[in-house]
Amino acid sequence: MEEYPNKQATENLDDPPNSRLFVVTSRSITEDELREGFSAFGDIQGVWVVKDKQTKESKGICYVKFAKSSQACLAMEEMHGKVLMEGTKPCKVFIAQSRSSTRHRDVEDEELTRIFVMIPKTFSEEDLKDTFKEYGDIEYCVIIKNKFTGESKGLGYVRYYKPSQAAIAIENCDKTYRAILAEPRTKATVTEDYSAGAPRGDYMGGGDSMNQYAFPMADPGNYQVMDYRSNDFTRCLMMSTRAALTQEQIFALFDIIPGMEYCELQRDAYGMSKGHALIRYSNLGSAVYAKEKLNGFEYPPGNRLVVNFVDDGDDRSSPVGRMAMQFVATQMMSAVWNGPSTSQVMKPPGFSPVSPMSRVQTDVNLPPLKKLAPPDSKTKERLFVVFSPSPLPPDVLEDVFCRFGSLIEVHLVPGRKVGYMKYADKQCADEAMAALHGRVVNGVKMKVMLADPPREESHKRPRTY
DNA sequence: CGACGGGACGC
DNA sequence: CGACGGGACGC
Repeated sequence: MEEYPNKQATENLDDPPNSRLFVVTSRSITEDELREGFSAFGDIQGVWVVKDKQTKESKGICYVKFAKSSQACLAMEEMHGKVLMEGTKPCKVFIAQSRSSTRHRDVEDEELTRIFVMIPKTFSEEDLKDTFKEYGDIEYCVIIKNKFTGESKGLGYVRYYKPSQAAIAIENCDKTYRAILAEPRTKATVTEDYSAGAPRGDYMGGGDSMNQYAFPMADPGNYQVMDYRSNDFTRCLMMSTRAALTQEQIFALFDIIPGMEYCELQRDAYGMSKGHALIRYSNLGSAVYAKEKLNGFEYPPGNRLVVNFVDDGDDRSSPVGRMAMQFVATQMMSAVWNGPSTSQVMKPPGFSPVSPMSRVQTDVNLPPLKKLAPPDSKTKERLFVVFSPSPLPPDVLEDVFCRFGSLIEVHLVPGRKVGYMKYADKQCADEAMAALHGRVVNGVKMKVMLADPPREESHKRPRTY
């Protein structure tokens, strides 16, 4: 069949676009070890470890070329923050800049998750979503319309949660849609700085005030008895993320597990936290539990957090100490997985690529799931919800807000941090509001209020039916 | 003869 | 802090 033209065409050039990874890892990692670590995600066309010209030693920088962008994106999403070889630092994984690019900035998920498509002018945003949801979870769809007449220009944007989903859509959707990655919106991109006005530096937590959350699983305090020699072993976790998270977001997330006494964002040279955060708990049990619950958790949705143990500092290079730490950690893990108090099995022993954390983590004692009201139910009450710092995904919201009964629909306002919950029964809505106002779900705080009546736009074009 | 290029967001 | 080698191109 088709022959690969030569090495230049397949490996050097970024063809197809965004199919090459830039990997920052330990200098001890070899080409074979990289190949081994990344081969599960697709067809590797080349691995190149950048070495010092004189000493021939690795500079800790590598490139991994895949046949497809979707493969590279998936590998990035799954491998960022992972420890490639026992005892080495977690790697960082980005889509490589194209070789012709002079820019020296990381390629952001922002640039990899939104596609631009050409669609029939008759398409509604619902149609657009229905067409492209088969390739991945969609954050939102927008159709470009004439500002005055409201008629579609036959162009649309689809934002996915993950780069791999956008890449799969581009690779696999019907060619008539002419799907390409959308250029990022120019100018004032809404990247609020939530750290404004916040105390700088270390967060010395440890107060009990925020630690009274109800948990569906075992109380981590149960493992406190096993916290022997805790000074010799780790209570410290390292969290890796590719999305820019703030100190406050990370703090709020890890503070869900009782016993957090320290949480420090390690900002990179550009001031964003694409690197790591260090979190310490007062006891080993809490640290094990936090790793168990938060490793693999998507926050914000689409951004998989990676949580690893890290030793307490002094003996970082000792293989013996590392082995011992690993051993204890493994024991603790199986205690968590197999222990008597763990009635509901979260996951089997071993490493699983699936998210180990249940979809909803909250300080609310939620009633069980309830069925949605039929879509054609009459709306008797709407709740207006404000999210901070960022909106929760619709499936999570449905999971949470349906539990008081009669929920018809979750509606998020695209591009805003607000949403509406439609209920067929007023009392159900009131109960949801009472239970959920001011509460935190997956690290996102919610204000839940009665919605103002919808504004009637009298001079809007009539419905099409 | 004979069939496909075009394409950008009220922050 | 973390950004780009080695190899050698048709009849």
